[in-house]
Amino acid sequence: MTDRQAGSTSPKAQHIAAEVRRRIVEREWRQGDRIPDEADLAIEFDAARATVNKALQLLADEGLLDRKRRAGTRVAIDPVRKATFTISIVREQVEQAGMAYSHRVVAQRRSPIPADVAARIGLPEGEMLVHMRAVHYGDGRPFQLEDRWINPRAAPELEDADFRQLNANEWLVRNAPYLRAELAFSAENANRRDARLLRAQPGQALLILYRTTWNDLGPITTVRVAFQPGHLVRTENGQSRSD
Amino acid sequence: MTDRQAGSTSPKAQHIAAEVRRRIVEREWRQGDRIPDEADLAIEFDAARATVNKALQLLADEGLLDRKRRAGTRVAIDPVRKATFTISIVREQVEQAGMAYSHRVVAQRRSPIPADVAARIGLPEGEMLVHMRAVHYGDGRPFQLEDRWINPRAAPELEDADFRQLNANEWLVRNAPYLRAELAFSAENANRRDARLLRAQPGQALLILYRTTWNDLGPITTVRVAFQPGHLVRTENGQSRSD
DNA sequence: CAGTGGTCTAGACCACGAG
DNA sequence: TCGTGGTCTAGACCACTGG
Repeated sequence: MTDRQAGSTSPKAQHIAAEVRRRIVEREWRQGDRIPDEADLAIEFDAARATVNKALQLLADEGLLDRKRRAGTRVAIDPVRKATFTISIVREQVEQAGMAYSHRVVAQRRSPIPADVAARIGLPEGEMLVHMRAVHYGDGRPFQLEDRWINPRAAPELEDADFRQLNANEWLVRNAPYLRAELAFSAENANRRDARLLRAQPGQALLILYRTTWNDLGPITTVRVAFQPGHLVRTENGQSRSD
Repeated sequence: MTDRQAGSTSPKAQHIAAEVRRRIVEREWRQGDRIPDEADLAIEFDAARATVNKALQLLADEGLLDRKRRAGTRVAIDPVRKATFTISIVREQVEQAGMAYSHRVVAQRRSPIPADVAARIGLPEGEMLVHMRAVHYGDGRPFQLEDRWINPRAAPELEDADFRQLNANEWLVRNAPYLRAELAFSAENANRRDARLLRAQPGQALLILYRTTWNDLGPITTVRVAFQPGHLVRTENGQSRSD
């Protein structure tokens, strides 16, 4: 008795989530409707309540369900869905596209930060940080341009690193784990320097990514990444992958 | 050692996750290191293994840990972190910015799809879909411009809707839940129409978002959203929990 | 006040894959 | 082969909040 396990690899929670998702998408359960509580669903699916809970939390994280104690679980009125994209290492992006990676450091020196960078990173204007610019290439063609400020106080081992040799992106990822990150996408017309380094035309629209990271010592780094003209940053969501 | 236990409303899994995160960020456990297995951590934190499992899965989802059966759990070598942003309703974005929302439908008609749209949505070129363009305003100033194609076959109740009255964005969100979505960010120089409708200059860099959604009947809608010049799309990730 | 979700536990079996 | 994570279960207590 109680050997439910259908022998096959059946993540029961996934199954329940998929079924609930189906009922929502096929409008069996409509926006705003209250759905059966965990105990009832546990009976229907012959599962423990914890398993049902896991499934429903998954859907709530996706934004499909609204759950409240006492009030029960309802199909979200405005399914505010979340999209995720992964921040990977530039080199990997390039190599995954089947191109040969290379990079070149254009400048590296200590320098006082200007006002706009100060605002982004949350340090006073004029603070001395390490400033560097680098271009990343795929098959010799410019792929992206990074303009980065690094805070040595939050990355103590920084002194040892020579970014003319090493990829700053990679060094930071490997040596300065962060607790919090902020990202923002924008579009800017290429200025003269962008255009020169990316071999683009001044004025061309560039996708810009600003990223700032913090650990418990403060801000680690802030970077403006300019992608080559026409570059797409893709994200995917909907079906959650984890399991 | 085991005097954690606040006795209050302290989600134990969160506490464990935070502590493991701390050890990683402070480089007590370094990239590539194997960390104690779930059973050991359960003892250390005086918790059930399921609770430890939950905490570690959370960190693995964040990209901070790599977990493999038999091989154990290691601190990720390349912490491929994930960033999330929420897809909310335009009206809500505008209103949250403290502006008065309005919108205007510029065009709506059935029309055969051109090649680029066909590619995005995965339907044959020339297929007849509903095409519409609308501008969304905040305090009377253009906020974003949408150019949308809707597939009536995947949104059966579409016939009833008149998007000249109703906000298509909102109608779709409420009436056509999707199973899968694809998003992509790009930058484009404003063309004449973009410029006119957004009251911008031709050639100005615009942040563009392409979004396509599917349900079990096929593609529902694909849209190109052009944001007003200078618009930022922000995302946040990293630590999001308590403290 | 009481129903509902939030969370934890102790135990169990299983699947995967490194050694 | 067998240690490790993946998942489930049955039961329990608690926190929140709607009625």
